[in-house]
Amino acid sequence: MESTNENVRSQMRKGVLEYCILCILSKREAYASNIIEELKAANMIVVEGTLYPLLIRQKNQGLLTYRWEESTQGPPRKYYGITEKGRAQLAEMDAAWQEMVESIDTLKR
Amino acid sequence: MESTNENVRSQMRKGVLEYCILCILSKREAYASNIIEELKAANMIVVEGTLYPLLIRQKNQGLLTYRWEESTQGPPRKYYGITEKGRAQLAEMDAAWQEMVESIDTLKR
DNA sequence: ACAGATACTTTGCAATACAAAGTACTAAAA
DNA sequence: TTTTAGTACTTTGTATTGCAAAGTATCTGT
Repeated sequence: MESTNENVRSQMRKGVLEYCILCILSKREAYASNIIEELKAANMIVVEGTLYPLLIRQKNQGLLTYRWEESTQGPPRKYYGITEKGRAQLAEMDAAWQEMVESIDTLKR
Repeated sequence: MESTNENVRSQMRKGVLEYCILCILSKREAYASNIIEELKAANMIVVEGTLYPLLIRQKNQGLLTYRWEESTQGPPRKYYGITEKGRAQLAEMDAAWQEMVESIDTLKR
């Protein structure tokens, strides 16, 4: 019976990960490994197979852009940055997140 | 292009709804309409087609039980209540929720 | 009997997170 | 030069979820 614990957290992450990505990229450009590190530092574990498709989705929606940059330590990296549209979406998600936190608060009462 | 607004909220609800149900039922027994009312009062809109399958899932997992009760205003109602296992799961989810709130806080910094 | 209200159920769909396997590029070792 | 290890990115298949919409069942009042 593998950790229902992790399963609970995994389910809760749904729909919030997009928000996390925008939060991170709103502060600075980053490539996938940077993002995974930052998420890990915030206790929000994510694996490559989750992150890459997510970045591509957000890029296709016009929320992100990217540029290639050479690396001295391996293949070139895709550095992602947030667009104006992405910032608008982030504002929307900030509001949605706040509302949800308040909803749970209300229910806990 | 229909309200991306609602879509954002809908995605964020994923995985949190189960938590909400357990919160509500940890305080008192309730049948579906009660639960929907309470969710609506907390600004967390949910429709029947979402709630019923969810209650059935949680019952099958042993987190909930139910009993039929006659009504003076229509067909009998299924009153759901939380089980011991459900309370354990709720505690797990409380922790997971707290962690996620902290994670987002960290990322916002 | 029938109509309307209430309550519960089922079906089909789109979106998500993940594991796992695969592709591509670079630098250092053999 | 060829091979190996490391890094980075991509793709595929699966299970779970939330939802709209349509369907079934029960009760009450006319």
